[in-house]
Amino acid sequence: MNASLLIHGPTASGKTQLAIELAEALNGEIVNADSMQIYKDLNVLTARPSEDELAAAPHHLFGSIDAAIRYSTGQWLEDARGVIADILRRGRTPILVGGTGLYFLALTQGLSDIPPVPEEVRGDVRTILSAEGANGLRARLEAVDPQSADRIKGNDRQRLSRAYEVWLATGKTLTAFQGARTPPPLGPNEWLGVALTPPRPRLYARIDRRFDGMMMKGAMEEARALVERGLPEDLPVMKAHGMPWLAAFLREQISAEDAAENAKRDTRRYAKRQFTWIGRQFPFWPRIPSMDVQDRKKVIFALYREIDPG
RNA sequence: GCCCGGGUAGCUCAGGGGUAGAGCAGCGGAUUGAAAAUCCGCGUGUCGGUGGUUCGAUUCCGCCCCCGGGCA
Repeated sequence: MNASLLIHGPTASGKTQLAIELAEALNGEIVNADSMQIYKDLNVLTARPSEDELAAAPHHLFGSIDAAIRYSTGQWLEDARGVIADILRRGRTPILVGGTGLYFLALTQGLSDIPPVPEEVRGDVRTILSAEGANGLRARLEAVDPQSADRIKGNDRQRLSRAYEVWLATGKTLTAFQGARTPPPLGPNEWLGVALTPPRPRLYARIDRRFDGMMMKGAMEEARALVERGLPEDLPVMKAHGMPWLAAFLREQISAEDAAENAKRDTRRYAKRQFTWIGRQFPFWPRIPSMDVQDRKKVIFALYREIDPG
């Protein structure tokens, strides 16, 4: 069985092209590990592979989900598990590429086995949150799952909500569920993880330039089409970098210049968080600082051959 | 060349004889089904340079440099 190759890198670090090069070199197929490129509606704004790039190697889980869906890590893990199994069955190499650290974590370490929370329960918790605020929700959680309440810091509404939802939906605490994990799709010796770590100033310059390019390639039209669907603003896809600001521009609440600046800033901050994730969650993944695609390919190919001589 | 104004954090600027502060940018961290999300934390500085006055100068004074504006 071929080892899987996992490539994590910050946004705008050139993962798409690198993955194609490696797919050719390793008889591979590319699997998306990016929480936004999974959605159909934003092609330009999420920097999804172009038609030509998609044709250059088999790609999976790109642009397959409608914007109205609330996709999740658990769903991705299930989808990725199936896709990886198919690729291996064909005797080829799964190459997982993306910037979503949590997905790689789930892939290599598994996820707790928690039943899906019904939409009504989530709605109930949203109601509690808007009526009682983060502190009210925290007090309720404190009463049923003090360990989660203690672990979740500050006004982290998202995690407070999640913990309380799980308790309401199952009668068991999130803490109890998280005591165990399902076996990960990839076993300890079945994969190689590498992290792209380009110099930050160069990456930031690329982020800024790339956004300008997105605007020229029709990002605004994509955003307009999405806004015109009138979807709830708290859908994941509505939080894609740039999307909230382009929407604000379309509602004439902000200038085009400010929208672009804010979008770039959000993306830079995200890249910073990705570096933190790589540094802390994946300390043993080899770092690839080069920005040159051929250098990267050579280094990663050699590393891969060490664990899977082919 | 002369006359004003200004040189303080990456940027825009405030302050003022006891080694300095605000916004933005930035940096560090957390991360178990929203993760491009969500949250926690941090001023990062030859106060243009150099002499002088002073117990003490970024602050006052002299000279020099630089940037605006004005007059020539």
